Amino acid sequence: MNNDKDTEYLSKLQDYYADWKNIPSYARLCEIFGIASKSWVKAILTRLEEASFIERTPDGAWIPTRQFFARPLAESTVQAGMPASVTATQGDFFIIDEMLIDTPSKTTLITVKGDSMIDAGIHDGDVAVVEKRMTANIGDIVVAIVDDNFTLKTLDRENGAFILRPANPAYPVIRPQGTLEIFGVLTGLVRKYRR
Amino acid sequence: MNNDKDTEYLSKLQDYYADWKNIPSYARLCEIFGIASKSWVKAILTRLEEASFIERTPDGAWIPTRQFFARPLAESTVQAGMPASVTATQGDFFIIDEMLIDTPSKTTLITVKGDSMIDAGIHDGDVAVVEKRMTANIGDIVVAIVDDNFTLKTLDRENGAFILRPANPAYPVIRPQGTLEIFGVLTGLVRKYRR
DNA sequence: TTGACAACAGAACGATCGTTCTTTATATTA
DNA sequence: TAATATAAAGAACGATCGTTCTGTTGTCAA
Repeated sequence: MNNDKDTEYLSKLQDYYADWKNIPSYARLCEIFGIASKSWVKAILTRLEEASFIERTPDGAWIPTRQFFARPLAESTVQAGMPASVTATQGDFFIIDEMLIDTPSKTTLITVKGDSMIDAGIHDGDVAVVEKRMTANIGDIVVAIVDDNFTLKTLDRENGAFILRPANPAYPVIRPQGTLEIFGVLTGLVRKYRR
Repeated sequence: MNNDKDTEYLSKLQDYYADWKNIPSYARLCEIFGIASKSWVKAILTRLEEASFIERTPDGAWIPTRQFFARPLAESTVQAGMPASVTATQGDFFIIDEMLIDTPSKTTLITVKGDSMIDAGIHDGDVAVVEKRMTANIGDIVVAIVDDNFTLKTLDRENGAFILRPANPAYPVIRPQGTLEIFGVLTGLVRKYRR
């Protein structure tokens, strides 16, 4: 997309999307773009697709790509040597949620209690993003159910048996008798600093 | 929406939406829900609308609401005899972005490089949620600009002058000559575990 | 001045969409 | 056992959708 007009059309589409979280029909886009022909709208969207601002679902529906939400460089007041950063603005989605949550229906947030995983950088009060499932791999940090409590530990193996290893020398390794009940696997961590 | 089935349909819709950012046609939703009749799909969506999980654009297209994206937040201590369905029971619903970001226009996400703050539980590769401003309080973790580089350190004072204290004994305290340029204050931290 | 191309407009069409209405199967309650 | 709700299935239909193809208009270079 090398074109001024297309940039303008993209802006209009972005504005509409910010309001409605949805790319409407060609007929509606005619109004939005101030154009009278659907075929030309299609040509525009095809160009935006080639420029990777939008794409299609297998059903043919238009959806935005990551680029669709990216801000132009001019807007970020940054000096030289700025590391890769993103501005969290309204128009975009819930980008952190999107980053941490792959399967919403299986994902739960659990507040961490205690400091048994402190050496893994997991503090008291942190919020763990947990994907619910019953199996995990050695080395995963898992939420297990021990004595009717949730506990967050690293899953390990010792003499053929599963054990739960804390990341704090002050806590003991947990060696469950019988089966180990796994609630889910840690896929993300969130911490809020008081202000 | 007081209904188990509808909760299941909502989950499937949320998972589809997480993949495609789009609510598809009734015909497609038949497949997703495992249902054969469009009219029943409409009935389901209408109930989800009454429960404020989705709504309609003026054109009649279905779009998600804020509630659609909220995740359950559970406390770590849970009662006895929990089945795997657990968390739906009690507790609030949260959107991670809203939890961490108060002022979107002033908030930036920066990926952390290095381990100079490891004792504060901030690891290499973590994403820092930074609120841009030029002033901070003693004890805040700040993003400062030192020698044209961004650095994340704790702001402290020594003999009346500001210093930047790492949370790792292997790194030196930074004592800026002249003014200290502060880019922003750390308000949140996000970590993603690879799967 | 002509020819080529870009930027649209407009019509035509079959496919698909959402809606409504009717029917059926199962579960629950009286 | 009968009545009623719930959870769907299915057909029928007009509206709308995306697509394709053909025109039209303006611009600019040769």
